[in-house]
Amino acid sequence: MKKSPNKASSQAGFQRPLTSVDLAIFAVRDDNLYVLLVQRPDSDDEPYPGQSALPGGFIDTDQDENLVACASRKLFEKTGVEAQYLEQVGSWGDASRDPRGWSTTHVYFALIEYVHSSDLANQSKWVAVEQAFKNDRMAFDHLSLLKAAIDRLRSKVEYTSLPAYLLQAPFTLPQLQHVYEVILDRSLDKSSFRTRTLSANYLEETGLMKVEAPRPAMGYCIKP
Amino acid sequence: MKKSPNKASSQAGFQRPLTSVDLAIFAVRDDNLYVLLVQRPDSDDEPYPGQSALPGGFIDTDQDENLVACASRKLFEKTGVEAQYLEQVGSWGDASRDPRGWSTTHVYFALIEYVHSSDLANQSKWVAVEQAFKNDRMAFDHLSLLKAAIDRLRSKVEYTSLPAYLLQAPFTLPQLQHVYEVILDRSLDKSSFRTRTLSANYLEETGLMKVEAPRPAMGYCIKP
DNA sequence: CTGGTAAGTTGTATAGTACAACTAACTAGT
DNA sequence: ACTAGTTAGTTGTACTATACAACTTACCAG
Repeated sequence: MKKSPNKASSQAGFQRPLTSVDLAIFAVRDDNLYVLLVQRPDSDDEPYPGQSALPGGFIDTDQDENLVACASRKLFEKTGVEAQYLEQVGSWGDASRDPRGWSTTHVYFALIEYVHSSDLANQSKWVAVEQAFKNDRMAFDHLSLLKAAIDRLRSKVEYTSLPAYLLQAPFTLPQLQHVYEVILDRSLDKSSFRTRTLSANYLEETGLMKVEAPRPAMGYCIKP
Repeated sequence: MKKSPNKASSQAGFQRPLTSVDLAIFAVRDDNLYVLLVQRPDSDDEPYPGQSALPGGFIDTDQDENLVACASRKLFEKTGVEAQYLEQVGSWGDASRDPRGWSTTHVYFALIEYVHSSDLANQSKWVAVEQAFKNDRMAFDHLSLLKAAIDRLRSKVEYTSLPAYLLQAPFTLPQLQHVYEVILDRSLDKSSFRTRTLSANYLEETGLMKVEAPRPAMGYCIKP
């Protein structure tokens, strides 16, 4: 990499690193937690051609007012929806993660309702999280970024209402519990889950619902 | 700011943002939680001349292998010590936080044993956290970065062994409890604190200590 | 020897939750 | 219409962690 700085690339005499935003977009369908991955372009000019990667890319300082706006924009470009929930996981940066030079990335995780594959942008697809780790090859350091995002998701799910953002309202408590179980990859006690969730007091009843079950269940939505 | 990109400043056609690392360095002495602040240079060429700021600055891609290394280096330059504990708080970035252009910063918080003021670098000083918020004017968006760092510190202190990194070993349980109380700014129950801390099993006895108290107390250090 | 102070312990009440068994509301098959 | 099966939702018991308060222990100073 060229070291001599010029006016446009320098910051008080230092070279500016490459700066990108990457996204771990999650959705739940049936019994799986899915993450959205893109396939990198198959060109020799690009690093990691053809490999899986988290959606993301360089910040556009002309277009993006701030980091979250950049993340929202990229999310919308890939999925056509706005994030129900968007939170920063952290940032990574070193000299070698991108062959093009010293680079930093700001990682966000997003929770959205499942979007049908045919509505996704080109080169984008849902991959079961379990599968993503089994394949275990991703461009750049994206495998460890994904791991960090999932760790954050799981640890926050333990004590928050996050999974409600993955469901379309109205939903039932058993449906919500199922989402928790898919994310945490373990079964939860029904009675404890109900008391804990209801006493947290962030849900509002919307009336009985007919679901794919013998007995109708109470529907809920997130309180405004 | 100039918008037309040239080769050295562009990333696939985009302008690169300014990139810095900022630090919230904490220490406890007596009954106060202190944070290290620097005074910005008093020159018209620099933004926010003379104001208080978190220590930090632009990344040096020639010298810093990665973000943490950059943070450690800046910490050592200001205090002359290595961090007992160093963790990322997150990153911030937008078009207007720095008058010199679209800029991002990666924020770390550090816990160290108190360093005497005379051993600090020039322009650096300890400020009681309470005071910092009372003065309520800091350069850039550093006041909100500091707020985020303190929030992170407090929330992690609730359920971890972090404050042990602020004390020189060996220390006593009442001393450790005092540090918790200073950080959380509330008093804790002695008996609960002892059972919780000891059953967490991260401390090792080092023998009875004579402290400034009538009765000697057991000394502890962090288990290796 | 005695009173004061801080270290450390003990006991009781309470809140949250894991585990297991229960009742309630519906569907579908005979 | 009745019955078996399935899922929604409740109830009860045991256990764990902690808040609160009272206690004992070890030392110092007058």
